[in-house]
Amino acid sequence: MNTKKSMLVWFRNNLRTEDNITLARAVEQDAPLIPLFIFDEKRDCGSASRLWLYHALKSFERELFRLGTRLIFLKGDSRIILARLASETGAKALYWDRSYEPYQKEQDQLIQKDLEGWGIRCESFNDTLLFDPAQIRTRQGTPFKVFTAFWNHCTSLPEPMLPVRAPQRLSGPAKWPQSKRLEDFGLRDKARWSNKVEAFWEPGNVDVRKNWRKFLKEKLENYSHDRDRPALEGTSRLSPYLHFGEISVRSIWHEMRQYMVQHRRAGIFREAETFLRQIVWREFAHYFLFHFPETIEHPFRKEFEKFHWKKNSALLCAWRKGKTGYPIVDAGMRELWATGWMHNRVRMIVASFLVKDLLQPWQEGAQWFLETLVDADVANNVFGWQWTAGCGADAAPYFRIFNPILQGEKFDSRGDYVRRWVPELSKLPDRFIHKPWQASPEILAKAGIRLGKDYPDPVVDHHQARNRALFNYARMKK
DNA sequence: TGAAATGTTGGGGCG
DNA sequence: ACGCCCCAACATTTC
Repeated sequence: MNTKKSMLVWFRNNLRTEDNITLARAVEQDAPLIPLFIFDEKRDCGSASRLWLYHALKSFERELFRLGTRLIFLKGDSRIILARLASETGAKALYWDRSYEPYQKEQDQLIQKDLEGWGIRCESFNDTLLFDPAQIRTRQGTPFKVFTAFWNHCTSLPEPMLPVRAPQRLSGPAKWPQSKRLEDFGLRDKARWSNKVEAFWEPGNVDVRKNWRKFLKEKLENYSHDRDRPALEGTSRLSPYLHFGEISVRSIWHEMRQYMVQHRRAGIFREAETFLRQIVWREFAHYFLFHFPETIEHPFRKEFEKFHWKKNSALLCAWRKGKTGYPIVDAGMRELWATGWMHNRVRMIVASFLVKDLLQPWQEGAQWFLETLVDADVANNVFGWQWTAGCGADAAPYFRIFNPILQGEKFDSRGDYVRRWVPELSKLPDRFIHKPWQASPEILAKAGIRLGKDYPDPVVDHHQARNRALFNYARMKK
């Protein structure tokens, strides 16, 4: 055991040993390392995400154990915990992965001030984004507000840092500080989520990189088409692993680049770029929240503060439960409730439906997503909802309203997705699968459906709802 | 990564 | 053969 002064390495959204800059830099200091995780209830996440965190931590702890060390679990206010830990261990430095979320940014500054006041060196590293958001500006020095401009800028920059290898071995201090058990965090309390999520996912899968390579090999060549078909597994499904940093976005970026070079087949370049654009949308969302932290609650376009929403808890409830009477919407909401995840195309459809057809505030939808998604991420979530609501940066214009029937027919033409998640409609012929109310009584009877009983009547008429939304929009502008 | 409304064109039925 | 109407198909504009 080492008797040199130790260092604290605080992990947050970089729960991996591969391409972990924070950890790599700490290792270079040649001091005993105390890896730690703090469960801060003030910065709690939703239930589905909490379950994911449990597994991510569990496997990260195992990874560290294999490298000959431990992961210390602590619970409480990060600032208080770190102050106590610093004095208890006599550590000479604290390293951590930077967070770009509003609450954590402030908290981190306070922590740094505290510790540096006691002569403890503090350093933070970017382990979650391709580029440091503070460094990226337009020529005028303002933050980018348009995705395409942001994308062009990012792709003209020098490539993101190359991934770094996992350390071979980590040495710990002579005396370890007290640690809680992971189980003490109560992350897994809600059994309903653990059963459901564990049936559909492999949370804490240390081999997620294998899934990623499989995606490259099998899914990439049809990505731009298949990613929009919710009945298929056309997407990478990496989002939950990206959120807690079980996989590094830099690794993904570079492996995709490499793949593009190795497979110069026609079309692959386009597919790869479509995928990388998705990665950069994520980047843009985080970037945007960093520069406009108030958008976490408030619409980016100020005029939307006075938009006339029509709060209605019954409608909100029908939406959450997947009982709106619009099959594609209900399928999405039920997939979410059953698995803790929803296909991205369907996220846009259900979000548009809540905000435009039901006139519920986007914040309500955002809250539900945060609670139920295994990949719940404040930056992506807020950005996506404001985009749909038309009040965000580079957002869809408000009058761009999705038609749930047409979207269903376009992206789930044979109704496979609807039938999977709304089984009561499974016997309905294809041509009515997205609009059961148009089927004749005989057809409904044959399919064993009593509308209003086995499956709800539509909670609103889309045509009317669209006009109402446009009217409210016009009123807001006046 | 929208959809509906409105405009235009051209072929075919029909008196 | 001609003019008229209808309407599908496509394009453009509007919300």
